[in-house]
Amino acid sequence: MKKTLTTICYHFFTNLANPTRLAALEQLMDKPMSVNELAQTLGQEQSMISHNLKPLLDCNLITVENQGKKHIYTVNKETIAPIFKAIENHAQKFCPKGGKCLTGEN
Amino acid sequence: MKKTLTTICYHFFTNLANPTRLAALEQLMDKPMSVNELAQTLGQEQSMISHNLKPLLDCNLITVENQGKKHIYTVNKETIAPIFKAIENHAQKFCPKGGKCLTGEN
DNA sequence: AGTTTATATGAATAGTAATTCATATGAATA
DNA sequence: TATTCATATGAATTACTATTCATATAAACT
Repeated sequence: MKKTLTTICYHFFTNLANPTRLAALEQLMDKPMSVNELAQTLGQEQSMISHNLKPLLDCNLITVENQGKKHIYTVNKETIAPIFKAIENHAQKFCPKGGKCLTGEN
Repeated sequence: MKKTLTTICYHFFTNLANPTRLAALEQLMDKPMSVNELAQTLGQEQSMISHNLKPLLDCNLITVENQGKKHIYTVNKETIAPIFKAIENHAQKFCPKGGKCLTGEN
């Protein structure tokens, strides 16, 4: 199995293939937020948000700036925006009726 | 949890977050191939390739044309190419040293 | 019709990742 | 420095997904 593009993309996609992380990213597209702010907005536990932000941070899909106790997370729009856009385009053009592509049902 | 972009993207990324499927897509970027051709090229079992092509097909990331017994699979470059490109750009710009982003090591 | 070739499917197992809960760290403030 | 607030970490459980192996379908050819 080739080690180049596939290897790069695998961890990248694995990172993004998680509803909590995607929801977090989606919120952060609106504005930078702290962990608790995200937790409240998404209705999830603080520890869960924290756990899930880590891989996003490791892969530089988000950045963090510590303001005292609060850690403010910012999405890397330069990377995330075009990818989300590409998927929206795909969904519109190739999966207009949704179906398996959106629901995963088989 | 929001149901719009997150839902669309979740199944999309889940689909792509698999080394076998990524390797298959990468091969298909070169040229359309049959299942056995892919299996041989990737050194994997036919049934494994077949299993993994299904979700890609369901999500229209590939298309198939049946030529008699052979089923020739073609990648949807319009969708896949820009996404791979975006990830390459990200890796170059934000993860120049690879590290956690590429290896997944923690 | 029987045989070969190509692909798909089902079901069980194995392998990975997500979530939870308890606790630790660390910064600010009284 | 004791306390509170904000976040991170560890470890166990749960849940999910991939892979394998056996078998089914389906087309072409004898």
